[in-house]
Amino acid sequence: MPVARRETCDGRVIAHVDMDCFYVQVEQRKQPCLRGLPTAVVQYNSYKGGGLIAVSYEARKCGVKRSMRGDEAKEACPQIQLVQVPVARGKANLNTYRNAGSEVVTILSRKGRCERASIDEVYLDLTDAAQTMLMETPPESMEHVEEEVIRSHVLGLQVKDGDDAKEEVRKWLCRSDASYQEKLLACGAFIVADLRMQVLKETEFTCSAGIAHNKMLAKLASAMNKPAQQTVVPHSSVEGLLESFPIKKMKQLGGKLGTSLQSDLGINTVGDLLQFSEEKLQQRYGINTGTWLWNIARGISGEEVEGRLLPKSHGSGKTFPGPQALKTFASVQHWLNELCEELSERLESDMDQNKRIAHTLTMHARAYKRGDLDSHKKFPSKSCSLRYGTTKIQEDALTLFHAGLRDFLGVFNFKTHSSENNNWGITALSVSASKIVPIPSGTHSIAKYFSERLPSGSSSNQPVDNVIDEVAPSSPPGENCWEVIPNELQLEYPEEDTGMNHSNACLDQPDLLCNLSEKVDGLTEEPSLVAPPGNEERMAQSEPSRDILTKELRHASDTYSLKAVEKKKTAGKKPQGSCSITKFFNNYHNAQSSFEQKNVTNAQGSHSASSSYLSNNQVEMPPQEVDKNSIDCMPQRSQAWSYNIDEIDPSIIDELPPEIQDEFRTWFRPRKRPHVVRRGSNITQYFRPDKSR
DNA sequence: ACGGTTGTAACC
DNA sequence: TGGTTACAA
Repeated sequence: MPVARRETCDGRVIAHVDMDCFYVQVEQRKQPCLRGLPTAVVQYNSYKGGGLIAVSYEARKCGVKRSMRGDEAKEACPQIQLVQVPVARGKANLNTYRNAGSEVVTILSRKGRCERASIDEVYLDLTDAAQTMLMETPPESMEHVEEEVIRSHVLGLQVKDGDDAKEEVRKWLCRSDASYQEKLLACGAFIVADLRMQVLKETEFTCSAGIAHNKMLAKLASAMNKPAQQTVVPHSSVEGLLESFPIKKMKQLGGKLGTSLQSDLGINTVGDLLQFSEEKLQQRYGINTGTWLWNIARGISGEEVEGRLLPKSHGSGKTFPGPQALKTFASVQHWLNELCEELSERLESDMDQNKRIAHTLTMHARAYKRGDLDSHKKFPSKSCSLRYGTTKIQEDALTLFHAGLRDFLGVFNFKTHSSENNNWGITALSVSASKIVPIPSGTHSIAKYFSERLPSGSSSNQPVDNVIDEVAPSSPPGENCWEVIPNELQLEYPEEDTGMNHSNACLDQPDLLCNLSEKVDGLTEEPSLVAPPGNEERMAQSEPSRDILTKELRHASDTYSLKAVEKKKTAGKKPQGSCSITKFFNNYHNAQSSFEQKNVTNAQGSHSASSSYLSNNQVEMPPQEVDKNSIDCMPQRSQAWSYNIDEIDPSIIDELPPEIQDEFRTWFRPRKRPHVVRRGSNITQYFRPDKSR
């Protein structure tokens, strides 16, 4: 019998809180008549009744499972109530659930450090709160204990047949002869029960929780008794618990690693892992994973609860399974625009509510090609620095798609004209924004500073221009250079079978394509725009004068945008098919070759032209050639220039007015700091209760 | 090629 | 870094 060589109990009090079938609860709060009924939330009703993404416990009793389709669920449980996920822009929209999740996080973060682990899960480090409680109001001194607390499950607690379970739990919680660690856990149980009651009272949502000495055990415990219950894992119960615990049910072991443990090591429970030495596990799974496995076999997990209440990224995506696969460029552009619109909306609201800005835009697609079963893995994701503004994000995402498509087609040596293309398509598209950092407090005054200067903006002796002038020339073409036009494309894209199922019938019309081509020509011919750090639209929000400018810019931009063009058209015309697509690509191609390059350079990029976005026949524009006066005009041609705040020479700060220098410095070194929420701070706006109920 | 969408993290 | 892959809910 192997002996644990390390202390398995670290004395912390950690809780994992898990909302019960959360999406269902959100819908039931919106429609209280659904409460108590077998209910499921379903998205996309068209195909076999849509896919279930949340199932109420009543429906689970009838055998309804998450993996089912709406039709199957009806079959298994004819009385089931199916509620559809809201749809916006032709895709599922999860905003109501996100907002509801935020309500919960706000409440749970009142005690101790709180980590938002997902839309409906939270970790809490309650160590301090438990210690304080133990000193001030220890359970053993209580004459009355709340019902919710004594409904706790305590692993390893013996309850004999004749016993009153709740009384046994009460006695365990209030034992005076318990170890210090167990007393702390008991306090944790009180605190969590209280938090759960607050959640229920303020949101009408129930949740389940696990209280243990580390995250892993807390997570494990929260799933053991659902719904609306909590489970305590005393240290003394850990060994027995893990001994028979199915390895595949452990977090991180539900996938390939867990399968490998089963088939390669013949392991089925966590306890089975104990027979393997740390070295052996490291040898097979690598140093980190090996040690991690050795530790979890012993109930050891040192992961800290991160104090983070907000998501680290935002994304918007959609799949186009089977016959819906996108087979034309126009349909890809349409859907990218929809996805970018949603993403942009969420970025704007994150900025408004949390004072954060995202720095990276990533586009990912999945594509298939007949005859290559692995092709769906080969479409690369591409990213660039993120410029705020819906139109810009749309433009940039499209450019990233081009870059990815070119790589993808390169993989297949794909040189045919796509009039012959029946054999590939795009089966998924997504755009996401990451590297989201707080705007340092006081930035407002920086925005104001810019706003006073940028609209008139042409005089070169102003600090903003100095920033740009100083920075841009000093930047060697870097790996953040991007903006690729797929110059090898000579494809036609025939219309796909389906896929554009709303309001995009005119995408392939010649005059639209003409417009788009003009846009491309313009892009290639114009010098690029130099944007201020961050972006002008964001700045505009806090300042009227900028706002006017922004509107003008947006308007100008929109005249080139797909949407604006679409609106001018009369509905009902049919797509013209591949002919117009060809025209578009020809124009695109010509534009590319007529002026060999059009790219974005992030100032001060430190690596030279090795960017994966750049092909060898693309030349990088020397930054010096940028006409700084272009800052005032033609924003729709502006996509070429933006720069990364991290890469600007900080010495330029000295040239700014003293009153904003300090603030500006924080732009250059965005500090990673735990996101602390205090009620009354502006962050709490993020957690505004859902008004829709 | 129907379990969709969204998010995190490790690894290279 | 960016990009890929895996995992989870």
